[in-house]
Amino acid sequence: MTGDASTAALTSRLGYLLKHVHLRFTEASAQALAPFGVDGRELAVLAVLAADRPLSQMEAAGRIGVDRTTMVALVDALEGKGLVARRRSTEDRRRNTVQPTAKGQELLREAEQARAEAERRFLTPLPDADRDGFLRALRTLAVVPEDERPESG
Amino acid sequence: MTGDASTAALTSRLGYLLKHVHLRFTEASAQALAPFGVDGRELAVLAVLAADRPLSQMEAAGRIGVDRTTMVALVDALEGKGLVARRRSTEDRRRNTVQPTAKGQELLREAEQARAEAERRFLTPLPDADRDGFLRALRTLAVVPEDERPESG
DNA sequence: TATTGTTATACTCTATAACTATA
DNA sequence: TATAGTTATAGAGTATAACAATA
Repeated sequence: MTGDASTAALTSRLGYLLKHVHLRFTEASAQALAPFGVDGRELAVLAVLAADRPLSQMEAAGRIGVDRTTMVALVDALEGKGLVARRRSTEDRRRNTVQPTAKGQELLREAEQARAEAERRFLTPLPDADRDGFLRALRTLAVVPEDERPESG
Repeated sequence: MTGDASTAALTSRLGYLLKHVHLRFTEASAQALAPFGVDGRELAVLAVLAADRPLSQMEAAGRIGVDRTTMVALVDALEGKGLVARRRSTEDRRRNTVQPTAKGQELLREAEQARAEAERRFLTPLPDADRDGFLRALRTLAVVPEDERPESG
């Protein structure tokens, strides 16, 4: 079947595995969220913007780890769908505070449930005992170790 | 620190975690392979092309899971670095067989060691007991389940 | 001078469509 | 007619540079 050396050369590679698991999940996620008219990335941005305190675009960009120019496009898309609203900050008029609309809040609630369900389904092939460990490992590896950070390096 | 709700909204997301772990590893991998003048993707292609039997570009594309037009660019890059050689197949003159050069074979051996070392280092933050389980989980999730495949669906 | 949002632009990765040569 | 390789082109996703408004 697919058990030859050439295939093993790939499935033993961490980079290949991470890339393809991510690709597979992105697909599953997009499918689950399609009825809501958003993808996983937009939903994540919406969730971040639904913080207890209104965030500026720069703050949101910092939390998500993208450039401020990228955030412009993300907010444009959400605003175009009527899910968030920009408002000039009264304290610092250079800033936009961006907040979910009522429609955005409702979509967030419902789509988050669909996302959670899609994640659960995606992880189904893993033995019950392995699932938590897998997520814990991902959380550990997603964070750059203190001594490898740009500033302190 | 980073323990607010807005951050939790991200670190509990499978898509976000997979994306960022992959990004972090791609960086680490690129750094480890820089002395060899290749990145992880090129090294993976080179490893696949070093099969026991010479592969055509289509065969290589199929194993790696990319389009044949993407394979053209990948082989162009490897050929430009003198790591592989194209040869018109004598059996079917539409096909190129692509094989590593002597230089490519040597680089493959040495760079593969650097890659393995980089992977080991990247997984260091995980407790010893969790490492094998993590890789096993990735291998499980990288494969599309039988009943979700395009053809049989 | 520095920062926020914006626009224009460019780069990477990847795919689709169309072409050439072979089958 | 169909397939392998190629080229031209386009679409994501992301970043850098430059600009206007504001601090």
